[in-house]
Amino acid sequence: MIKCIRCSHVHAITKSGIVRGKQRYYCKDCNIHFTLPGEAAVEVRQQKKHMATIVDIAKALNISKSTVSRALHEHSDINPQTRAAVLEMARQLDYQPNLLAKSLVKSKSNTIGIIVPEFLTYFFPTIIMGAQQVAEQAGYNVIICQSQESFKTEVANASVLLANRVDGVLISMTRETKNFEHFKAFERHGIPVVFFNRICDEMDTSKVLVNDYEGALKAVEHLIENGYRNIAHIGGPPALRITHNRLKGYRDALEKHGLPFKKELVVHCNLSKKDAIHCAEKLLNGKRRPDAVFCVNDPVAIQLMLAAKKMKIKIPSEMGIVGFSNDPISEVIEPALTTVQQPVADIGRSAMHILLDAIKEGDAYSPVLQSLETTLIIRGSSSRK
Amino acid sequence: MIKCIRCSHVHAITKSGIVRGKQRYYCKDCNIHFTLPGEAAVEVRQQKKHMATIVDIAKALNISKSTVSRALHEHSDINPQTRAAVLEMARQLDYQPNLLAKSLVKSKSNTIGIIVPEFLTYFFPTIIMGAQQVAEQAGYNVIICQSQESFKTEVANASVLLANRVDGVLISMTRETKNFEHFKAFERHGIPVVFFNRICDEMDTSKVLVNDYEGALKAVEHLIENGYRNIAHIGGPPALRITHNRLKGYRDALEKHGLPFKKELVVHCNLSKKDAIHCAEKLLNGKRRPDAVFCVNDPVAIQLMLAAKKMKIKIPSEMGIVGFSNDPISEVIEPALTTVQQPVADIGRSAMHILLDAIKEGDAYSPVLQSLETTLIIRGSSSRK
DNA sequence: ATGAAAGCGCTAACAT
DNA sequence: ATGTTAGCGCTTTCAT
Repeated sequence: MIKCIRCSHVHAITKSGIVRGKQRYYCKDCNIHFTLPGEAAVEVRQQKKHMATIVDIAKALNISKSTVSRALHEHSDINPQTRAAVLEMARQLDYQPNLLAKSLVKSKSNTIGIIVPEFLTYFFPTIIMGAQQVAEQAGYNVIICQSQESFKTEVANASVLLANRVDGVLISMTRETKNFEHFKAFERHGIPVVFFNRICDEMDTSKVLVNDYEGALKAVEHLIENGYRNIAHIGGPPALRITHNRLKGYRDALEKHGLPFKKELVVHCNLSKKDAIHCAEKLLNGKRRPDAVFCVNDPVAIQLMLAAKKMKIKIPSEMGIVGFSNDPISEVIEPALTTVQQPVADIGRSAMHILLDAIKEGDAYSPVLQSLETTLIIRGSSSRK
Repeated sequence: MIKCIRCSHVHAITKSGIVRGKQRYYCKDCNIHFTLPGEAAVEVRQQKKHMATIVDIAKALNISKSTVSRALHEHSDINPQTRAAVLEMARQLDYQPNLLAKSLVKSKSNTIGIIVPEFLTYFFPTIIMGAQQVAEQAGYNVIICQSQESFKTEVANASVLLANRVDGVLISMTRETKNFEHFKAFERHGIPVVFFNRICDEMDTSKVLVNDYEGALKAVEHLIENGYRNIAHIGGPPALRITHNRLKGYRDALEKHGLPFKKELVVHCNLSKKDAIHCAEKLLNGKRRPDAVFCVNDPVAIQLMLAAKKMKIKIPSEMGIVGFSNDPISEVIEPALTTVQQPVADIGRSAMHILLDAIKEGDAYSPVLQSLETTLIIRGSSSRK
């Protein structure tokens, strides 16, 4: 039974709510509220069982919590016996360090935030996997946020990461991001940021991307070499730099080979499946149907291929198609899709390495721009030689 | 120049390390170490710029931090003018609440952990997406861990989540998990756990899965109805319950239609691409080649189909194939793959709903077992009628 | 080798 | 309506 802490009686005690997970009591006699002192106390319906803390260990062993802390951290100034005893008691009490508290003290959360527009196609998951590998090795956790291609969500994501005091952030922007205040907030607070794939030109931070221009150039030249002359391009959203670079590669390849650039052969796709289908149909139903298409990425190329097949257009004889990224589907579809391969997992690994460096070096750090190379993988969808 | 806080001299001062992000100084005259008081003080190379706290706001406004806290939380007892002033000052100082501190006080991190074996195929990312949607709406963050099908990594994941004091955990186990101590630790600490897809029978917690048995049964019956008689099965790793249930569906379908169950027609695949290819070849090269195969999932079915194609086996006339999950590839491959569709995103949503309920209800909560229904999607790979 | 005490940023009971 | 105070669990100086 509960005794009043003042009058020590057990009658006249009622429960009066829960405070910090502990049952609060009220003594009608003394007219006071109180919670029970001492260890976690109450067995009352409380959602969290008490988790052992270093204080619990200290009490159990009759030593100070500093000593416990030292024992737990292989500090040099610690008696091996004390250390052993602490470790044993920690085990007995099922002690789990509270990283929240540690982070608070150290002003360092050992957590990295990642913001990606989506992770349903294989591209971003693979990058994240690469990044996570590297982070894990360095003892960092990762919080993954999806902006779902929505600017508003992206802003919210950034604020969550900031509030959780991540030590650094990896970002690939949405297709609609034009304002960068939410990213600059990281900078203002000294939290390093590395952009990848969908980078932000306005910010003076490290960036990792692939040589989109070169990849596009190679892809389109390959089409030209295979005798295609009326080559169209399904590009990405205008706001993204990859869109720009790949478009430029496309244009330059045409020019280099003396082919005219025709505006009506370029359409822009927002990268959703729906819009990809729409763009594909637009191109295929146009008055002068192209004999080849270079697509901004594989998912788009695949929708195009499906649409073309539905219209009984023969690939590659009547139409050549090249994609970008080497999505697993591109090997499986028939004919297999020619594509520009990017070192996807490396993008993630590379970005994380750069970020960890930035964290380590602090202000001494100066931004890096890393560009990874692409390889053209030639498959059935484009080779008619 | 830095003045000694005791003698006020500027000579004889040297730097002596950095303490909590602040430069520490040493005065040789006074023989003392000190850091500069006042706001973040030092402009020294420190990685983190000082982030404004409620105390900074309070000082700037000459009010107490409680008042600031209240103003920031739309507490009722607050003068609208004070509130406005606080909000404005927060904006000016670029204040960002420190959720670590808040979590520490509230013993609640508003974070949910998710452990999945991988997220490269579309299955787990889609589940995570569904789960995240629900979590976000409820104001929860999500930390995603990949165990990479490694027991050791899974144990480490669990410990990270525990240390970060997540409020609840969603788990799909690795194929090699047989010891569940790391999961039980969550229970011991009152952190609710919900398993999905790859569930743990030994634990008395909520579970979400699809009706694997029913799905498998329908799939195999469909093959039988299409005249296939020598039906093989590529199953999953023996440790998983989905393997069991789908195998049972396969057996029962055979039995129901008076077909013999032949042990040599069942092979178990660990679900890696490599092993899938290996299993496919084993089956196709066996002395008595089956005329149909029911596969434990689509990625495996797809490898089988590719292998069969390579051997010029005609699908579906010479061999029928059915998969499980409706991976996006299954629509695209030719012939398109017949598959048992699961409501993938719903699994995630459902699991998260259950978890949030468990968190809310605390000890009052009792485990739920939710089973979602499947649909057979009939495509070219199995229909020869 | 150990302990005492301050403080990380915040919330909330209690007093005013 | 606002201030005071204690405390969440931990690290780290300083003193012993």
